Order: sequence, then structure tokens, then C-alpha cells
Amino acid sequence: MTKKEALLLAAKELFGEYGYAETTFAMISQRAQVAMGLLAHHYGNKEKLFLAAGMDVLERLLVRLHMSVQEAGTGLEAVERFCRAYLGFSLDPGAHFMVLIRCSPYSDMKTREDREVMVSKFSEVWTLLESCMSMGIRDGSIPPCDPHLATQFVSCALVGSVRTKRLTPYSTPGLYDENIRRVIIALKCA
Amino acid sequence: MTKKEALLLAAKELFGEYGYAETTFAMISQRAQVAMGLLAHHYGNKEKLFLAAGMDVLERLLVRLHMSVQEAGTGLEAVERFCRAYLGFSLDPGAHFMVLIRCSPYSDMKTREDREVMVSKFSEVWTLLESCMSMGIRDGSIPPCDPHLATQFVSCALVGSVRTKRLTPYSTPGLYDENIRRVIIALKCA
Amino acid sequence: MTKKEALLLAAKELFGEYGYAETTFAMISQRAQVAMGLLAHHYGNKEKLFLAAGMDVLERLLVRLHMSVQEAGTGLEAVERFCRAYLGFSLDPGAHFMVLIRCSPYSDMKTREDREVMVSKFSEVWTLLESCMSMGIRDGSIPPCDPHLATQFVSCALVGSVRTKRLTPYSTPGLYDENIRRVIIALKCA
Amino acid sequence: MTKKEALLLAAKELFGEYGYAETTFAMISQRAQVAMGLLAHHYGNKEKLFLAAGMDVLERLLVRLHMSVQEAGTGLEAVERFCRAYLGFSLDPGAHFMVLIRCSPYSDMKTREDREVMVSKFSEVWTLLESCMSMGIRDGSIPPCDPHLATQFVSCALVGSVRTKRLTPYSTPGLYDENIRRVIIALKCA
DNA sequence: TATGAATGAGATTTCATTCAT
DNA sequence: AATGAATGAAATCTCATTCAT
Repeated sequence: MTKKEALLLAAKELFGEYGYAETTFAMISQRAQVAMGLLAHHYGNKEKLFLAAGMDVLERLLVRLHMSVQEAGTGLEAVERFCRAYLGFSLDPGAHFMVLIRCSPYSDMKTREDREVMVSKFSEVWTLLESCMSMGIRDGSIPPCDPHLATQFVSCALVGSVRTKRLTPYSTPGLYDENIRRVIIALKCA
Repeated sequence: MTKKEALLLAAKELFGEYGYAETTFAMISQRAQVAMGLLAHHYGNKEKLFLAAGMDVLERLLVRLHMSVQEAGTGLEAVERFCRAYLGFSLDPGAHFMVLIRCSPYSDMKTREDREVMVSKFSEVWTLLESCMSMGIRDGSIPPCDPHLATQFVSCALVGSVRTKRLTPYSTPGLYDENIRRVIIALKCA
Repeated sequence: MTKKEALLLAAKELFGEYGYAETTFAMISQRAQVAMGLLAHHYGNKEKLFLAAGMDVLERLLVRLHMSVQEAGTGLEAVERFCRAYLGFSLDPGAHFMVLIRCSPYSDMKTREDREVMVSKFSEVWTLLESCMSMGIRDGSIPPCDPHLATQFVSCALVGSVRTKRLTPYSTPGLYDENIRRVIIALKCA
Repeated sequence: MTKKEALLLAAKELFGEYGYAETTFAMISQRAQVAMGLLAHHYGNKEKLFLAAGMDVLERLLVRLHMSVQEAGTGLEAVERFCRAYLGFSLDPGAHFMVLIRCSPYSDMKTREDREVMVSKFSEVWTLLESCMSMGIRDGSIPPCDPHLATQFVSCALVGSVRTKRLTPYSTPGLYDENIRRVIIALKCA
């Protein structure tokens, strides 16, 4: 692992654990066993480092989602596989999804351009889900409906599930499975 | 309005707008037209002020939720009214729900006791929802199911909906209404 | 006890326990069960309050020292009684000698006049000791010597003894008795 | 001189001149011609800087005491040389003994561990004196007595002498010499 | 590429003192 | 005399970023 990679890894770990504001250059360089100056050298500034960390996580998420969805027979099945992959990703310690849960581009990034890069990348996630949804409506596995609104419903459920599971103490075993089940019901019975 | 109240109001506005870390004592005292030292005098420190702001919002939310569900005929109706009240609250500019959406007790509060106070207050919200759910199961308006898991499903959908609506640019008109409709379907068709 | 007296008592306790800088108006008024504003009302400012506390202690010390030396037959006996009274005073919880040990007029008081008032009062203590010494030289109980230098020797031994006993962890039982014994020897055998 | 050393020097000067509480980061960094942030960078916080300053002074004191004592023929002579070195150190402008006289670890250091480090270092000073005392009792230059109590007597006299000389206005020329003379008498005639 | 000392702006917090009641 | 809210200056400490090596 190069020092640049070590820095990115440390950043993903620490941003996910402490949040953006509470994570300092000193913490990151120490965790990465690297001199502090190297951070600015490789990534420019804190926000750019966060951007790099978030983008790295998002790209890995997109790869997994695409792979999961490919194996689906119907659109509904694709949506379900998407949900399982998304929630599964949130539990994978090596995936560092917490970076995107504990931090928020909308609150933590002050530069509009940086924020837009990330927001645009994240929208690819929901675009993929919407393509599954549209496929399901076309192939009849999902009853006719506005695919965009249906996608938003699912995305909201996923977002809320991950926050509840990973951030709050209210979470109960079975939350993810049960929520996927209910989401699928809502799609099928609409 | 006393200066103490002015401080709380300014805190709710600014925490909701800029997040915890980006809101400074100077911003709050300036917005409240008050000397900076008064903040510590009345609220002790930044975290305690955030706690006070969050608790104030939560208590008003609970009042509205209680009022809303009281008027319901069946448990299912109570759940639906709960959802509408919760989402409506998130859109009310005077309610300052953004304090609890932009900030997070789990990331922003370092003192365990403070966090627990807030977490415990927030759990009252979901306890109320669960009581509606149980009522619905008893009165037959909701098919038999684990009331706790069903409550978690609804709460996740609400949490995700509010975040999507109020924080992200992905939101589309009709999101709240559509999501409530789907949630109710998922409860009725399970 | 009037509120003014309660404030002085609290000040003596707290200055002696925490030192000048670490003792705040809030601590004093809370300990005295009195409103903070009363402090400035009765004593003007922190330094004047410290002055009042120190003077109160010094005056009580002087009374005790005078009483003690009065009963002495010889000058040497007077010196010894002085030492016993001084060291005894430092152990009396009600005497609050710690105010003058933990704090220091030379470091803590910024106003020259205040400092001089206290310094001048403290010099009365050593003037009394010197008068005992002179008496001892006159009555032959102390061998001929410079009474001022002899007084300084005793005062240094007393000052060091009290600091060692009350502030440091090096102190050993018997320190006071042994030191008085040695001081008397040094006077008699010079 | 590195900037770190410049900071330590400035700290020793200013703590010794104004005391712990009255010495500010701004004063120190200005005196050292260095940015304020460097203080925290090199020493962590004010207390740790004071610890470093005090330890530096103590270590130099110990070196001088050891050197002085080595050249002594008898134990009594060693004790006397110790006293002269100790008091001489207090007058050496480059030694900055005032740091330890004007400030006090018992009042100024809030962290127990820091305090203990310093207290433990200071006890080495008195341990050295006690070893001289024991030697004197063994070699007959000091009459038989409890070496620990005798050491405490001398240490109290030294502590009191330095305070009187360096902090108070009561001091008279010849104080140090006279006090050493009396202390030696007290040891020889006991 | 790599280091870590150095910078300086800014944040929170403390607290003596004032003031209206 | 008594209260405690209110003030604002100052202090400590943090930390992203720069820079010389």
C-alpha cells in the first residue's frame, strides 16, 4: 500500500467513525503512519480528501450494485437485489459506508463544485435503481406506476434503514430483512 | 422574548442552517443580539445549548404528534396521522426540525449523558408510533404482525423521507404524499 | 452571620484551598450562599476581597502571637512561644492560614497599595518576633548577636516549615517540634 | 537556539517573573519571537510547558548540587556545600530558580500526573541532602540524630530563606550567610 | 515524494465586573 | 443590602495549511 492509499484508508476509517468536523489532519496522518504534510501534498485540503474518500466508497458501491442487479431475472428482483446489496454494503467493514452516513456532503462540503461532484456521483446510485424500477414496470413484475416516485420511496426507505441501523441505538435485529420485505410488498401491492 | 429565549431561537435557526460544527458562538450571539458570554451563562456550553435546542424541538414535535393521533378512529388511521404530522412538522419553518436533521446527537454530542437525554427523548417519538401500531393490530385495521418491526419500518421511511426532502437535491414534489401512501399499503398488505 | 461575613469566610476557605487565580467569584458566592453581585458590593473587587481575607487572618494571627509571648518569662522563651503559636496557627482549621500560604501577595496582588497594606501588616509579625529576640539578648537568655539577622533566621525556618508541612508531600510527623528544637539550639549555641 | 528552546527559555523567564496564572501564551510566544501555536505544538499545553520549565530548572539544580557535594571531605561539609549551592542557585539569573519559587506545583498544576512528576523530581533534591546528612552522622562530623528529621530542618530553612530573599521585601543583606551559619550550628550542637 | 516544524486565524470558554431591579 | 442577568475582554487551545529541507 502506498502512503497515498494509506492516507485514503485512514480518512475513510476516521471520517466514518468521528464525522467530518471531529476528524483532524493529525488523526489521519497518525493513523496512516505518515507525515502530516503529505496530506495536503496528495489531496490538497481536507474537503478534497473527504471528496476522494466519499468518491472511493461510492464507486465501490456502484460496482457492487451493478454486479448484483445484473444477475436479476425481473425488474422487481433487480430492485430487491439492489436493496440487499445496498444494505449489505452498509454492514461491510471494508466498505466504509459510514463515511457517507456519518458525514454529509450537504453540511460538510463548503465548495459548491466539490459538493456537486459527489451529489452527481450519488445520483448514479438512484439512477441505477430507477432503471431497475422501470424495467420491472416494463416486464410486469412491478405494477404500473411513476418509476421515479417509486424509486424515491425505496431510496428513502434504504436511507432511513441505514441511518437507524448504523447510527441510532433504536435498531433491532431483523430490521433490514423486514424493511426489504415491506418495501417489496409496497411495490407489488400498489 | 427574554435574551435566553432569543439565544435558543437563534441556536435553532443556525444549527439547522449550518450544522453543529459550522455554527459558532459569535454567529449565535450576533443573531440573538446578545453578548457572547451570555451563552455560557445561560446554557453552559455549546453542547448543552444544542441539547436545549434539540429538546425544545422534540418536545414541540411530541405535542403535535400526540394531538394528531388523538383524533384518529383506528390504529391505522393513527399511524397515518402520525406520519402526516411528522412530515408536516419537518416543513414548518417555525418548528426548526432542521436542528435534528442537519445535526446528529450521535456525531455532534461528545458527552454521553447529554446524548442519552436526547436519544431517550427521541425514543418517545417512536414509542408513540408503536402504540398506534399496536392499537391498529388490536382493532384489526392493521394485519397481525410484530408491532415493533412494523414501527421500525415506518420510522425508517419517515427518517429517510425527511432527509431526502430537506437535505438532498434529489427530492421531487409529491415525495411525502407518495411515501405515506406506500407505507400504508405496506402495512395493510403485509 | 451576616452575608458580608459569610463571603469573607468563604473567601478564606477557597483562597486557601485553590489559590488566588483558581478561586472565582462564582465559587465564593456559591459557597457563601449569596448572590454574586454582593461580592463587588461589599468588597469592591477580587483583590480587595483577598486583601480583606488576608488581613483578617493576619490580625487573628497577631492577636494569638501577642497573647503567647506575653506569658513568657525570658526572651528566649518568648521566641519559642512565638514559634509554637505561629506553627500551631498554621494547623488550626478555623484560622485559615492557608490563605497566606497558598496565595502570595507578591504574586497575586497587582495594586501596589493593596500589596503594601498586607506586606506592612505581615511585617508586624516579624517585628514582634524581633522584639522578643531583642529582649532575649538583653535578658541574657539569648547570646549576643544581631537581633535582626537572628529574627530572619527564625522567620525563614518558620516560613519553610509551614510550606513544607501544609503544601508538600515531603512532610514527616514531628517536623514542627524538631524544627523548633533546632531553631532554639541555633539561638542558644551561636 | 531552536524555537523550542526559545519557548522554554521565555517560559522560565516569565513564569519566574509573573507567576503561572499571570503568564499568558501571548507573552511567552512574543518573548520567544515565535507564533503562539508553536507552544501547543511543542509542549501540548500550558501546564506541560510549566512542567518542562520546572523540570529543566530542577535538573540543572541537581547537577550543581551533585557537583558541589562531591568535593566535600566530611558529611557536614557536604551539607554546608549543599546549602551554599542551593542558595547560590537561587541567585543565579541564568538558573531561573524563580520558576519554582514564584509558582508552585501544588497550586498551579491541575493534572495529578504532572504534579507527581515534578514532586518526585524535587524529592531527589532532598534525598541527596539526606545522603549527605547520613554520611555526616556516619563519619562523626554530625552528632547522632534522625537523619531524615535533620534533613527536613535544613530543607525548611533553605526553602524559607529563598522565599524571604527572592519574594519578600523583608530580606536583609547577609541573610543567606547567616542562615547557613545558624543551620550548621544547629546540626553540630544538637 | 516525504517530513514535521511553524504559522496564525479562529473557536470555545472563563470570569471579574457592571447594572437594572 | 441584595439579586443574578448581562457584558465583553481575554485566555487557552485547536487545527488546516504552508514551508523549508
